[in-house]
Amino acid sequence: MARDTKDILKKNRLSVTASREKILNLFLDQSGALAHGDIEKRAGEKFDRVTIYRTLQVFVEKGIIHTIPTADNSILYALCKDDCEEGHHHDHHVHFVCRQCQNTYCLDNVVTPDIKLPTGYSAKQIDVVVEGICRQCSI
Amino acid sequence: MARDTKDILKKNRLSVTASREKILNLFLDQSGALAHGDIEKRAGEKFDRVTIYRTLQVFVEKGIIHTIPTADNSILYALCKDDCEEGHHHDHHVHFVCRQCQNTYCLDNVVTPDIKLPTGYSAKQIDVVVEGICRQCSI
DNA sequence: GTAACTGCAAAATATTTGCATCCTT
DNA sequence: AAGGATGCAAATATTTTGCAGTTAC
Repeated sequence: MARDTKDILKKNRLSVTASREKILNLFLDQSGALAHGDIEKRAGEKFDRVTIYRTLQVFVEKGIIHTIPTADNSILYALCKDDCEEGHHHDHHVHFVCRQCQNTYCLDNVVTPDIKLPTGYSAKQIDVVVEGICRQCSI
Repeated sequence: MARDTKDILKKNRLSVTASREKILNLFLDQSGALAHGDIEKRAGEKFDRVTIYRTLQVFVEKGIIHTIPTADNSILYALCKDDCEEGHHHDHHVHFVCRQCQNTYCLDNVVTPDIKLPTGYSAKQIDVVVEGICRQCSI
């Protein structure tokens, strides 16, 4: 159970630094996805923009977080599940973008279906992004 | 059958101009997806970068083309099917990104499966992006 | 102490906007 | 002729890179 920031960082052979812990915490706190901009805002003017870029990049490389493709092409990042290893990202869950509140959720319990591809095509990764109205907003 | 650039443009109440015809032709010629950069290259130094931005924007608004979300977050555009109307884009097919040749294909015959969402969530649109090796590259 | 990380400055890219001119209808 | 489209210039925004100073191990 590496639910602690320090553990997660050590596990991935990364130095434990204040910035990394804070950014990682943002992800742990609320399991939704975050855009680069969100991190800047919520961190409270603390880091350099560059640090955020580099930190996110390292996290993605190590498989701690992954990027979510969105139709409007903002870059979103979200925590990976434990079965993601370095270089072998497996993203089996569905991402949900709410048109109302604009939040993005990882629906961990919704598994991506098998897609039947034409002969000759082989799939390494499947991303499913659903757009609609989330539970909060439909009340 | 509005397979002709002029028809498509007229149908959407757009002026028929050289730039629009050329850009539209790029999409018609090869039914793959194009990034902004691709268009600049293939157009042969013809247009202003700004014209491409504005043209693509108009095309998306009119529902002539749609954007494809990709994991590496480059912006891709592809032709819409006929059942897309202004403001009501329905994208029922799967997008395939080849890791080898980097091309993106619309697999029109592969239909996006129904996704069972948790209670409270309602889906308006589903995007499926498959990454892997395409037929050409796996030979 | 050494290697790695951060922050600042600056460069390289990418995107948006304003406006005068030209083209489509 | 009128309205829209284009191209140029310039303003913004975004991302990358280099390097010196700082921090983690």
